Amino acid sequence: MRTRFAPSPTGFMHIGNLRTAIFEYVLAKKDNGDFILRIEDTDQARKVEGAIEFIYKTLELCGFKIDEGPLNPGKYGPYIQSERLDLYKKYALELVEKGKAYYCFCTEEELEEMRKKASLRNKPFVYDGRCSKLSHEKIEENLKNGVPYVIRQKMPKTGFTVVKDVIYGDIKIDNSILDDQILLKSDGFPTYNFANVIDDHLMAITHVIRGKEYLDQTAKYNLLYEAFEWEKPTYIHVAMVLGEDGNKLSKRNGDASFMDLYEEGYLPEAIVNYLSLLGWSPADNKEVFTIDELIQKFDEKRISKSSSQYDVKKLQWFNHQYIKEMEDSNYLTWVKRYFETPTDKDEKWLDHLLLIYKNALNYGKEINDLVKDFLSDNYEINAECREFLASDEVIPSVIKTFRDEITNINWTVEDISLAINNVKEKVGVKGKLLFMPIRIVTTGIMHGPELADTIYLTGKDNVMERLNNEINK
RNA sequence: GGCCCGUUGGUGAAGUGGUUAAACACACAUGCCUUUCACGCAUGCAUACAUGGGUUCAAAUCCCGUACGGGUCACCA
Repeated sequence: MRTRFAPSPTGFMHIGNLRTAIFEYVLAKKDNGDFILRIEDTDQARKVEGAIEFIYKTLELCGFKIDEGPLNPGKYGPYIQSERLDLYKKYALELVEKGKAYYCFCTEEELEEMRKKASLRNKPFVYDGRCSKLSHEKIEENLKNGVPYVIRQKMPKTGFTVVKDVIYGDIKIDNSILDDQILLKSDGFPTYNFANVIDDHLMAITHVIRGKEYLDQTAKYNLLYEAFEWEKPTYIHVAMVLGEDGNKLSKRNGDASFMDLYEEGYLPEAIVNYLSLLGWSPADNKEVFTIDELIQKFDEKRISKSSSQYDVKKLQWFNHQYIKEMEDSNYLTWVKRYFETPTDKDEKWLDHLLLIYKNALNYGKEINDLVKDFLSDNYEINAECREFLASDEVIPSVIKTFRDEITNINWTVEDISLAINNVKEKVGVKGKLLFMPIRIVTTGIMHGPELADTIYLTGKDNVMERLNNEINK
């Protein structure tokens, strides 16, 4: 089995594209097959510098190995369409020779006129095939004079073409709506559809996974395969992924791309895991799985017919699961990539702090929010805290006893913990009345992580000073 | 407009004629745990099978119509 991912080099990959790549990769690997990368750059205007490297990087981050592609060619190269122009021309001319395609010299203006006439009659425009009736002499003459031309395929005008699709079954398309499709443009470039068919065949692609928007057009593809008498690949059309608002994903709409998510601190394995479940579900109930497990489980027949909506919340949940499972040391190097709050604390202190938030974190950049109270110098006991401190008469003695308990201890989390316990016994309070006063006075914040860690990180000098200030007030 | 496809709760979805009085997961709510927040655990929630008709002893599951949504009709990919 051979599958391919065939993006345009735009330097942007939204999650819908990536999901298609996941399915293609996983389908091939399930069969020990090859996953091919082909760059479709027949639209030179949209080409972006460095886009090929970008695509490699994205797929690599996702854990996909490209078996053949522009940077690691196999025997079916080249893998960039703009380098295959002679091939397309050769095959287009072959069809002309066989009488299955013809030169068309119609100008843009003539076509525009035909379109107008068609829309006046409220009919879809279908090219009338007038150039297919040109005499040999006329064609030769035009070619000799350098009249611009395109090559069009002769399409049947009656009957219907059946598209076989793994997900949608057999789709009947009426041939009468099929235009004599252009194979080669006047600039010598192939049309997308033509290049696709030629390449998929020449690269021995066996299974094509692509967006559902190509479903209708597949009839044209089939007619091309038939004209060449080539074997058709298996088609698997997948429904779209919609944005959070239920609309089509788009860069303009500000929808997240893979790189955006990556830079926000979403783990590629979490993204892949989540995306694989959009429009597909495994036969068992498990949702969290590695790529290898996905390869085992994957069954293209279970791909859904209807489109699905992207949901950040669920992605966050997946990401959270993966973060929790990380080794501490891996976690630290990872989270530091997203940590951008300036601080003069030493590394050990920082590691301690970051580790405290490991299983609370949904995505990398969120660490800055979680940690900001710790790193700001705005110690202040606000009104709400004051209110609590005044709520019970035992509170002052909790604070005083705690001050006394920690005055002479070793500054470790364990000993601070012990000190808190001693306060509990000596003053005879527990629960909120015990911990809240200590927390408020030492940190100025009502909520935070483990109290002993919090106090430890706040530092003995700070803590003593704050306690003393409160007591001497 | 013609043609094609789709429609299970806020979201992802299971389910393809009969113990499904429709699973599971996210989200949400509540409770427990705990030293607060979070984590974890538990429970609950949600007027979920678009709609009308038909087939059948039996329909989310099959058929037809309707509505709604999407796609597609380029010398764009």
